[in-house]
Amino acid sequence: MTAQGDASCLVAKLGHYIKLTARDEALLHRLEEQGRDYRRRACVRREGGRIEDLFVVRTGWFYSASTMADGRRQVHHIYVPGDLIGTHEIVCSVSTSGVYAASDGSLCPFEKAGLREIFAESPRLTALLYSIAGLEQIVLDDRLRALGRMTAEGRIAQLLLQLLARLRINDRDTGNRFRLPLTQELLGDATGLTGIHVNRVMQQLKKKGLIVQKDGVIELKDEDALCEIADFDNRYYDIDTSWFPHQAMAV
Amino acid sequence: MTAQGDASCLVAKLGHYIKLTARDEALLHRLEEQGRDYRRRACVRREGGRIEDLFVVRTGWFYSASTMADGRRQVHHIYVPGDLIGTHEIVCSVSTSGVYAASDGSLCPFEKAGLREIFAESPRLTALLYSIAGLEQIVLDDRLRALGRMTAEGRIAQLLLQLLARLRINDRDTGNRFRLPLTQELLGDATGLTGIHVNRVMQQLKKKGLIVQKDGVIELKDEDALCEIADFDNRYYDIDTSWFPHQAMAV
DNA sequence: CGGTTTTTTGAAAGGGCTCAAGATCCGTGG
DNA sequence: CCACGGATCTTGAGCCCTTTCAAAAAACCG
Repeated sequence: MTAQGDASCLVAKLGHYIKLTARDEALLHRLEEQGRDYRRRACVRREGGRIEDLFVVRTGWFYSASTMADGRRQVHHIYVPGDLIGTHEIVCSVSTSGVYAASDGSLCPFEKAGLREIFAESPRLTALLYSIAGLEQIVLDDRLRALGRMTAEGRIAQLLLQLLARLRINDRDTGNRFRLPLTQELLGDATGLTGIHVNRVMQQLKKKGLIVQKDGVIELKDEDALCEIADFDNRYYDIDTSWFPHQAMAV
Repeated sequence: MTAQGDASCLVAKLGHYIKLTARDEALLHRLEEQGRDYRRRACVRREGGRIEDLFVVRTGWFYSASTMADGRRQVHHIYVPGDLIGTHEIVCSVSTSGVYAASDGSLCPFEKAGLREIFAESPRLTALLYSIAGLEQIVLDDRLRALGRMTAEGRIAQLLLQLLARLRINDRDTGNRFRLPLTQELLGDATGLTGIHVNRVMQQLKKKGLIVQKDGVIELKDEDALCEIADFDNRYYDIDTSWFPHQAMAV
């Protein structure tokens, strides 16, 4: 939906931040050569399994989660089209979390070594990837703050605002509404709440007129009010490229 | 304490993971040219301020935290000697969190641009820095899981185990005890609990014989039991360097 | 259309918080 | 070296948000 047909989501996403050279695009396209389709609820990578590949999300939503001994689950990250899955996990050979499809969709797997080429050949692209990993961490920081110090309403509001902000990065035309293919149970696993309580809180938000949900599409009617509730500031969801190495540096 | 005298903490830390070339060391030493001392409770960088520098921790403990509108605080990361502060925040020009000294200590500031040189000149070092950022994210993922799905006892146990694991990275001789220069209030801000409740939980852990605290030094008497409580697995706290670019690739 | 998944609703229990106040520790100045 | 004031640690009691458990309604899928 956000990406049109064959165009590379990855190129589209990275192209938002810096002007890509033909060579950069070639490097990136190499990562997306093959696609793999998944059905909703399918397991992409098992928790604790070896990490062979990273993925670029082409279509659909995915998420990473870990399960505790007692069966409780924590969703670590929700991935939307254009996102890179597993970038931070290349550091270890065994995955700390599993990856699953939240909706039907397709991924483009590529080997860890794919990054090596980029590191070796394009310092500028390297800086960008490094920054994107940093951005992901900022998202995580926000969520940590939510789970640590915010009430259920704030956590849900934040999650919705984050998702919207991230969808807008990949598709500037995203308004205030988007398809939300996530179970309330899953939202709970992401926010540290019970699916049941997520339900009650969302009803509450609807009653206040802050959100509307219909046919799987959610609309944030009053973004400002939600930001207030979630103590949310999306100015961080952009990247400072001023310090990046310049184009022609490589080779 | 962990680093002896003039030796570079940074070189010591990175040297754990890969064999550094003379050139790599030179690049790194350039980052640590100047030092700056801080007293306990001092503010290193204000929340919302411009991000000019990153830091290498030479001595002492530091932490990053953000404050919400109502005054509640969340500690995002605790830094020990050898750590890099702010690596993930280079992505934006304004900081999302403030940095403070948890004990007396000293930092070596360096400009964002310092990374550019590394990216341009040493793909291998680049891969390592990228991996360390990833490792930090794994630490965060664990904490997210703790705040989302674990009881107070588990959160505290996890924090202690994490700290120990990270101290061991920089100093392999660290046994089961370390100086813990953190207020219970601060531990609370890190785990999403009240200082008061942290107090009660730690007493509980002491009563169970899992930890002992004396003169600011904490000892984990039964690491296995703590791991059980915190669902902790430190096998992730190491780095897979197998995919790194090889030494001589640069220039 | 039947089974499974997801959403709703209600009532009761619990973990952690708040508020308040006393005890300790510690750095600083005289 | 001692005294003082602020920071930190303790302890107690009542309250509140969220969870649990159970079960019904609704939506979805093949």
